[in-house]
Amino acid sequence: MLTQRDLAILDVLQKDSDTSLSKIGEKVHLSPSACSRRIANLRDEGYIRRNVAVLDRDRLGLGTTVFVTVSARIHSAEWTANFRRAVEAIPEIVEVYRLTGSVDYLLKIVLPSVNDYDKVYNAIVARVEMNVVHASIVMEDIKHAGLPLSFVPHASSR
Amino acid sequence: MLTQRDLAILDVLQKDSDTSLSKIGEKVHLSPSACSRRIANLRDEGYIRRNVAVLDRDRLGLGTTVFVTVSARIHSAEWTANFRRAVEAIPEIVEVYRLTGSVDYLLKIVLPSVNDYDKVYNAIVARVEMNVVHASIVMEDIKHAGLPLSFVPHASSR
DNA sequence: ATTGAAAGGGTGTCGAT
DNA sequence: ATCGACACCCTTTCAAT
Repeated sequence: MLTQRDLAILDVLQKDSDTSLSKIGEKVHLSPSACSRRIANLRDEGYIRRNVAVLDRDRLGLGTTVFVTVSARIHSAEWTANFRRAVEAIPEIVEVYRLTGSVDYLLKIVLPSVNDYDKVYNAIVARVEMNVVHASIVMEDIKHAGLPLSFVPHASSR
Repeated sequence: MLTQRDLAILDVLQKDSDTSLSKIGEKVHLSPSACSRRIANLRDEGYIRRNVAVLDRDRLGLGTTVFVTVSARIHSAEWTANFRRAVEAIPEIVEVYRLTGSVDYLLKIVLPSVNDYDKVYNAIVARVEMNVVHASIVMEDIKHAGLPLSFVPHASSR
């Protein structure tokens, strides 16, 4: 079971994994060495998967995001496998979710500009038969937060 | 201007920011110290924003994701400000995008289970008048990749 | 079982060549 | 770009609670 302290540590790390153990220790009222062990445990127990760099999309000229919802024409294991291979092979498609309801999949696509959407569109429809239900461009990134750890059940304290 | 090497370094770091300088050096054929300076530059120039820990949602009991599209009832600066405050205040709403089309927003909501959606729904409609156009639950996370750095323009080499 | 203090080792950083 | 020295931080050990 996780303690409040563990959650506090996770919250610090999901915002900035470069935070030194001494600074984490100050925040959660623990010595650096104790923090080190806790973090190692959190890793071993699978709470922390890995650390990654957050890159600046605009700076890299990848400031355009498009969300696309698609539905399958046919529902078969073969179609699904084909679809997965297709989205996996196209790097501009950065996220794919299978959804409930009539819309089957949601795709998040990252591009230099809206003009490049056509290429991705053609690339995917060439590979797999599907209906693009809707596509809309992101005008503004309003919120981007970490996981709501305040809602994770935890041991009473200590 | 970025070099191919810089992009290769960024690609390593966006997948695993714990990669040691010596390993990065092997991959991009550079000495560790040279990598260190390049990374420092990439930071200073704003390409790397920060490093964060990727947490395991299922392990934390936050395995449920819901995507919700909403539209504004009224279109005013006041409504928008109010909407922003509302989504900012609700931690389960982890991502918010303003989209093209009618004044549409896409919300990504992270929850312990689908039963908790109601609370978030009530919390937000209590704060701001809006139409929830559609809500669908994520059945499966099919792809989750980093930015497509292969499409970033770069200096020819060196 | 978990903690804090101190020691040891590794790694990143900076300067010089 | 490499080499070397320094500094910092993380990790481990150990005693204590």
